[in-house]
Amino acid sequence: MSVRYRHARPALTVDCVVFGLDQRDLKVLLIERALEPFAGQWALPGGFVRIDETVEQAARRELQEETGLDKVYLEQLYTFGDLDRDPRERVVSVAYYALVRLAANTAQANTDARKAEWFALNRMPSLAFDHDRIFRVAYERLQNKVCYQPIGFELLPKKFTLSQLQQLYEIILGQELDKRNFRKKMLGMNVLVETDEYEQGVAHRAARLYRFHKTKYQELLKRGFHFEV
Amino acid sequence: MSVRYRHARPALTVDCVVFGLDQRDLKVLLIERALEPFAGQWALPGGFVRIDETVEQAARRELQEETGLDKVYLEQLYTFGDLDRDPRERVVSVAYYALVRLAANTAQANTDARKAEWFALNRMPSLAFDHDRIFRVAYERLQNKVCYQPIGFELLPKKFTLSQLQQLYEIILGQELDKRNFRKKMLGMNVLVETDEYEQGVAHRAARLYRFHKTKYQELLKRGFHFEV
DNA sequence: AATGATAGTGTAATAATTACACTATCTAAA
DNA sequence: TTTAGATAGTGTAATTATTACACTATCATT
Repeated sequence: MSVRYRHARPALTVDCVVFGLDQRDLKVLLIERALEPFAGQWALPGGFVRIDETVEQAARRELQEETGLDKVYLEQLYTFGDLDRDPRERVVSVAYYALVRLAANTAQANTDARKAEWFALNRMPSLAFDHDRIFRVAYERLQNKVCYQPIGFELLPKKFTLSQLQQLYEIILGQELDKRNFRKKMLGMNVLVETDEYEQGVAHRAARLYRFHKTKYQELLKRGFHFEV
Repeated sequence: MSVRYRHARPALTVDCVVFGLDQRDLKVLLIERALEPFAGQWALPGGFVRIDETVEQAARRELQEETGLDKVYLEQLYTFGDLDRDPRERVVSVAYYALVRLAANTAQANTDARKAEWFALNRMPSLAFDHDRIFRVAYERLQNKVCYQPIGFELLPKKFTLSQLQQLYEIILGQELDKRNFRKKMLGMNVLVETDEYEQGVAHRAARLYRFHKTKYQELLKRGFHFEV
């Protein structure tokens, strides 16, 4: 049950930077390593690409196995191919980033045998391997991406208020936005549909719930869109 | 001289989409395959990642070996990890795209043993493996990229006229641009420096030559920039 | 009934983008 | 030497997008 090759081959792995929105915090899902190297340290979920699965399948499988997450928004980030990434042997890793609706998924994440935990971005421990670097690249990409593709929706519940959406942008971009201008711009993009529902159980005027319109969203992607920060 | 692994590993390769500007045509550099599979067909330059080189080093080495190109602008594009990319075995490929000053490099490209040839984008043959797809992704990326990072300079000679620059944008984007607005925008970005030289040997008023200013270019990258199309 | 909290709304000033046409300068040919 | 042909180089007015900014509405709780 082993394989021979003419030349040495790098091991091929995937690593996932999973972002989730928890109330007012953007968080990242980390796994505590059980084994050496870096035993006891936190790392990004990930693992080896099997010979009979695509690289994206590998990323989804590892996410499912290590964190219980399923059917998340997943996008390839970058491939990290330096020589000394893993002390044991040469490992090339294809990194992905994922956006999940944290409220709906958080329970599952901790039922798994391995210890998985959500960390707020400013409370993250230092990570195993070169995962700090991978995380930074992912966060930069996310900040960039929300400015020209409205993927932020993937982090919110299906129905959300405009204030929630604005908060999300403020958290991701790390800056305050003007309420009226934000609404004007978002509604003008024509991807939001107002429902006739309102938020529940708040001690103030209830905000209208919106959802995002898949078809119009596809059109927007083709047209392109730019959200100035 | 062979290696054993516990589990089968995908082979890891790099492929490069090399863009060059030839007068008024955007071209891509292709290699004619000598061996099966796809012997005689055209393919992107590329090859295996060795165990003692980074993935980017592998891309640069293959470019050098197969096309003679050296010190080009090179950027990682995407990693293609489907199962059936190569009929012989499982191969995962990290694709890069390169921008070169064609005039300065075209000679070298053909001195190599293997047959390398520049093809205008609309005269390209169908390619081996999934290289058509890789090419399409690269071209889309290039079209996107020139709109928010002025990487187009990498395709022009060190000193160029504003008309050459405009033509380049028109070719890449596939649409005509207004001369006055283009100049206003480009000069307003503050990355061009006018030299006191003029183009030579043209049968009309000679245009002033410009070059691009590295430091200001770095600033621009940080600030961000958006070139509407 | 009053308080506290957030929802929801419009306008004027400024900046960016667009559309558009003529004169200047050079070479080559007559 | 004159003319024709080719491209360089320049400005403005109209339109559109972006910004800055403050008050009233509604609901739950006390």
